[in-house]
Amino acid sequence: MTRQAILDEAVRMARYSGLSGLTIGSLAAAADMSKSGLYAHFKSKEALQLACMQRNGEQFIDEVIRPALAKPRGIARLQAIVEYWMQWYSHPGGCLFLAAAAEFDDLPGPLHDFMASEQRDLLDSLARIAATAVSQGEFPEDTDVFQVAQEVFGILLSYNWMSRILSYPDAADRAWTAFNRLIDSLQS
Amino acid sequence: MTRQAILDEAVRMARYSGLSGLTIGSLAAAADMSKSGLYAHFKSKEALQLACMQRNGEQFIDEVIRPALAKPRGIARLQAIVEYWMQWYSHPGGCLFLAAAAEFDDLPGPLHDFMASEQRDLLDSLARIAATAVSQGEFPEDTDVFQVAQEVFGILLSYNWMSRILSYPDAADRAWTAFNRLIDSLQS
DNA sequence: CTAAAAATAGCACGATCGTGCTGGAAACTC
DNA sequence: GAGTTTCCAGCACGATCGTGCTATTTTTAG
Repeated sequence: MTRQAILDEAVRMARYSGLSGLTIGSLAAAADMSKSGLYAHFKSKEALQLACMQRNGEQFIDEVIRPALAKPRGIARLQAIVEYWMQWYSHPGGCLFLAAAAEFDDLPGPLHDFMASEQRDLLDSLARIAATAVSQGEFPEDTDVFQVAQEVFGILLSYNWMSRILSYPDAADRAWTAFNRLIDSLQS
Repeated sequence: MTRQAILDEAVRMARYSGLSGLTIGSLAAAADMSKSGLYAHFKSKEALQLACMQRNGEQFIDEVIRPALAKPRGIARLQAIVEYWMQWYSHPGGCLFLAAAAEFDDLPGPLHDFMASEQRDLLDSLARIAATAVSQGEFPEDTDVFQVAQEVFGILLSYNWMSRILSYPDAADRAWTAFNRLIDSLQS
């Protein structure tokens, strides 16, 4: 109950400062609690960071994965997940997946491992949705769905950079241009 | 002289821990100096971080931009910069541009501003090289070179994720497949 | 209503953070 | 070789870090 509220606030803060930049003191202040009172909910800072990643993943499922799965299988669903995903990137502070990936990409440990497994899940989700387009006959039978996933992910990452960091107003249009180019190329 | 050596070590460390995670104490230990002796070279930690970004940018020019500009104008040069860029991403600890972007994307201040300007330079470099392909007649006259830049950047970012974080062995092959798809689509 | 359990605050700890000052060693100038 | 400037170590500071222990308050169970 309280733990959930703390985590939501922690995720909100971590989007700005990253998981390493997250401190117990400032989090306690934001949650109107004492440091030790808050700390008791998690046995260590690492456990708190892990829980943040987990909570962030749940939110992603709620805001991106599940709505996309509600759309009809195939290209429509692929387009839908790209759309929701782009909205996800507009969260204040940015995307915690990306922050965590940048922080732990070369630091071994449980945080790295959990981050990598979540990242793998994201990619698999894209590949699975691409696979529905294959089974619908919209993409050829011999389509490499992981190739599609990697390319779509690139379009999303690049959109995030252009819009969030460089504030290019055409970033979304160009992302859709790239997406359509990919779809056309797969269908021909 | 000494300052340069310190900066090289700082950049090396920051690739792992990020610019916020970089601490004067550990940097001094790595450089075999006292904290205050090292600190005297920079007036503040922020100045040190700024200098790190600048040094990292110089290294990028040396390792990616300049070698690419040595290649013949056009698609060949575009392909070359992608190749060197992919090598750049294999630096131990990862890419400091990406780390800085994730850290400062929504935190105002001089660090954010400098990061954004460097990021803009990277994109402009890609667009300028794409423009040489236009003026060579390899791409149509009405090609949107910033569209090309955004898509190529996406291919690079996605390659970085797949290879560095997920350790997918096919990441490079898939990146080149995506690159060739883009080139073909522009030429038809 | 009482007893057991869970949640939270107070406080303290050693460590490390960024930042200054002060003095001596090293390098350069004439 | 003497004098001046630059470099660097030593040391200290207040603040904050993560982490525990001990009460006290709040909730739950019987």
